Amino acid sequence: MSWTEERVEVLKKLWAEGHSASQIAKQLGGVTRNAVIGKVHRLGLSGRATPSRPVKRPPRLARPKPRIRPDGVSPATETNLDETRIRRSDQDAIVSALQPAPVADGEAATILTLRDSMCKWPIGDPADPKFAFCGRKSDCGPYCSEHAKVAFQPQRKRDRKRNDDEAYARRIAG
DNA sequence: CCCTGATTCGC
DNA sequence: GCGAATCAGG
Repeated sequence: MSWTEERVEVLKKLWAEGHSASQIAKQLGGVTRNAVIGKVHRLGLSGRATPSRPVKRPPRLARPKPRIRPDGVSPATETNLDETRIRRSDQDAIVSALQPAPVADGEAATILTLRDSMCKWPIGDPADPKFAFCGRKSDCGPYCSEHAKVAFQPQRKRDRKRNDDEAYARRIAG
């Protein structure tokens, strides 16, 4: 999306009305709040009033520049792809753990709406357009309390009594 | 954690 | 000119 004359007008208007950069970005669509802020500065209309922020920062020095490489591989992602890959046997375990799980109740998050504080339990086939995440409030970890139970099944002796399992589930559930 | 604007600089 | 990454702060 480019800064057409209309879009700039909308930007000016909303900015003058006191909307935040992210609000303006959302309304315009196709731009991030960074883009909006950048444009605001280029238009020379930064700092409307003083939102109670004296902010005198010593001039920022040259950015250390850990930018992503031209090949598109982020430095952090570059190594240890092996650790991310799921082995076949683990897949089977995950799939079986998944069986009782996909709670279809209420809200599921998409990759776009999933927040850090939301349960990241996958629901459905990742290849499916309808693939989603559980999305309920996560409970200390990446999952909601319900999914945490099945996600973090410990290794245990097969011939233990069910009582032990229930005690364990109660303990990790808080 | 969520958010805000400000700045730098590779593109 | 553009905007992601980063910073500094609420």
